[in-house]
Amino acid sequence: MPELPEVETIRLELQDEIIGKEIKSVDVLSKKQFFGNPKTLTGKKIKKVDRTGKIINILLNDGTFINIHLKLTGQILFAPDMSHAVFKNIIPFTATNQMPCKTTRIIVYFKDGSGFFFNDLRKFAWMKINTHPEGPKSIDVLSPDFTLDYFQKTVTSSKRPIKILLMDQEKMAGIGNIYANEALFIARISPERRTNSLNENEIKNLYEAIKQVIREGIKYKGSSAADEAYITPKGKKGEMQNHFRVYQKEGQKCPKGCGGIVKRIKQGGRSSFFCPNCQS
DNA sequence: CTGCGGTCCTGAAGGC
DNA sequence: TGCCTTCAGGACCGCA
Repeated sequence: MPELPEVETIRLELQDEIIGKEIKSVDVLSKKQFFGNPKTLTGKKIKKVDRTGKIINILLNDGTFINIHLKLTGQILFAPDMSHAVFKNIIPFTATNQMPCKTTRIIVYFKDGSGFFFNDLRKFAWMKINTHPEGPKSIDVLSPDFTLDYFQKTVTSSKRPIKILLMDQEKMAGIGNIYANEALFIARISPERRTNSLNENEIKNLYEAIKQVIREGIKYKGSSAADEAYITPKGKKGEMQNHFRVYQKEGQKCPKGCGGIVKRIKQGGRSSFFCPNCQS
């Protein structure tokens, strides 16, 4: 699922390809996933590609925006030539490498013959024409405003299990299931710990661990695990899945060599992976 | 404020 | 083989 590192990778690649381009037309194949009238986009130019949390905000030359949330299985695939769009990598949840494919929901064409496909198996992802950027009101964990002080205040003002808090986009933006699990493992904190039980040192370690895994995720261009749809706009898989410590490692030995076995539990309906031996 | 369960959606995987 | 159930999960909503 795209979390901050995946969405940031998508943003960077998309920005390289589409800045300055003029929209020729937009085809909406799945109406429930598109908000606004796609016809009004014709003739507008791409000025900027920004991101807040997991939401991409594309600024147009008239000051309006296209907001995109990829949710669980959304993909954006850029094609220099839309009439012969083929992506070489195996793309999860698609029957073919030819675009459009059966999960293609929206197609954006540029005047120069290029464009991008918005694919999404589960139809949770959306695109929206808007007068303003969209995104959680909290602080993006990549922002300089995401300080240790902010993190400490957020953590100590809650009693929820720490993992639930990390994934709460209204408290801090960008962390999803993968990076929450990985950060807690690095900091040696159990996902079940109540936030107000963490001491100053643990909070600091966790803060550093979050920054570390997010940077790592971006460095490896996101994670494309076996059952994930994530792929970059240029059709490449991420590499972060090769560096997972505990995520999807149930039953395996703790990578710290402590002798523990990675355990899987359910929290808030989602899987948590951790080493019960060295995370407490 | 917090938590819980249902909802959206589709395809893969497991059980019998 | 084949049908049926379960699972996957980000965000949101209604309700306790």
